[in-house]
Amino acid sequence: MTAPLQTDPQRVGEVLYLALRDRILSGELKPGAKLSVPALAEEFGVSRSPVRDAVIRLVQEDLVTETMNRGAEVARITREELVSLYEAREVLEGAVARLATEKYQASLRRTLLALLTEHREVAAQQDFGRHIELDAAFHRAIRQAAQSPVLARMLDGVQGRVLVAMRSTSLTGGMVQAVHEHQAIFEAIGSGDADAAEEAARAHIRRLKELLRAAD
Amino acid sequence: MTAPLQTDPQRVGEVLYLALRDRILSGELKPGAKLSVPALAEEFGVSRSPVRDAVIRLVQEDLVTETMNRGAEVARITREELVSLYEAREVLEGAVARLATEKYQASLRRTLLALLTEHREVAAQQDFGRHIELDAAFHRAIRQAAQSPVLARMLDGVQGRVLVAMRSTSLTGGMVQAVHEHQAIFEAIGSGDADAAEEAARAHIRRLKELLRAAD
DNA sequence: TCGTTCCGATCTGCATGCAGTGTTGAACGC
DNA sequence: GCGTTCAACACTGCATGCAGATCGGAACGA
Repeated sequence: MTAPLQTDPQRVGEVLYLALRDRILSGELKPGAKLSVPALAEEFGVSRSPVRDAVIRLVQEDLVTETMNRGAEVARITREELVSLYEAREVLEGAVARLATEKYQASLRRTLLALLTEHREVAAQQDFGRHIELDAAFHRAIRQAAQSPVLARMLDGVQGRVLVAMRSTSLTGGMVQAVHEHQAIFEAIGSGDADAAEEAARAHIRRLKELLRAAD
Repeated sequence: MTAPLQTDPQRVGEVLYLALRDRILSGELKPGAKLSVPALAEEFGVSRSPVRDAVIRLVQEDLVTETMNRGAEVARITREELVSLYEAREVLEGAVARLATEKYQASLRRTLLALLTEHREVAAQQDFGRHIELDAAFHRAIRQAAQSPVLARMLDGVQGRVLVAMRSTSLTGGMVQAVHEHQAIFEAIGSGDADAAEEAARAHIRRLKELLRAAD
């Protein structure tokens, strides 16, 4: 779902980490699902050690929660925490939009333009699954252009947990409006106005946050 | 150094994680120092398993870096990455200042006032060590008042890595000016103006970031 | 029917075994 | 003296052993 970002996984533990992470983000493992280390070890045909390593990493990432002597399960993210995640996402997306504006290159313009064009059609056709993908791709393109590994990693983490939370709390934020807001972000970045780009990105996330707040 | 934030550590692996993290943040383990799992296991009188667990968690936190078949060492944080950390810190401190303003309570006012009073004296006496502590305490008080576990955890992570980076790159940002900027943040929060509080906090971190950029 | 008790299966968390790999430093040739 | 070779050592990464804890469910009694 999200980019690997890790070094090539020659370690079994790393492969398992990526595999389990993907299962969680894709919804194959839903919030509350138990992660049995022996069962996973047998399924993947490895010993318990690398499985344990992978689980620890997921716990440290807050995608999985652990209780003493009671094993691990996919994190159950509350509505309250989801809002808190969006508070973080608002400022982080604002920051990468600013940086992308300052480091603006023509390739970013082409990428965003292509995404927007397709997104407009998809929104008109009410293709929700493709909308999710294009929305993620749009934001990913901007945070890659920002060239800030620190911010990119944080946003990856936030995005992952948001995806998990959305498994419990489905919420459609209005595809057409999302496209309009993306258009505004695109124009602000293209105009070179970093302040405007930051504010446009923040406003976009802020609206989604308020939607979450309202839907209780 | 920073608050535990974890559940009570009844697991050996958790104790080791906290112990190693403290050694890194306190500077006892400097950037580039090797973390030998067998050696640490013997030192703490435990087996290699919980040590391995602790190291994995530190790697996932980017406090430690690992190379295939070559062990782990305390992360060497580059100047470039330090600037990137401050880019993140700028917007995150802004966000918690805003939230602290919106959730403002009298206890926060008392806490910040006490810290500022002592900080003024300490700055006048050029007590650098105490300055560092008071600076951290000031920001910690605000982020606790913001009541956002997500933002607090991110800032903890950023702060930890900044501390590690500072072991290589000592940089005094001007104690008296820091106190002045803290005063401005305090007043903005007290006035209930969330916009002003966010901007004051951002300006404070932004100045430190520019200092880092300049010192190359 | 419903609640309690107890036992077995299963899992967690730590300890340990082991093959493959990287490192180091001494012996050697030039 | 200086670079090369190679062998012993040390460590990583995965596999496995094991004690204690937890969970589930059958047997039992009210």
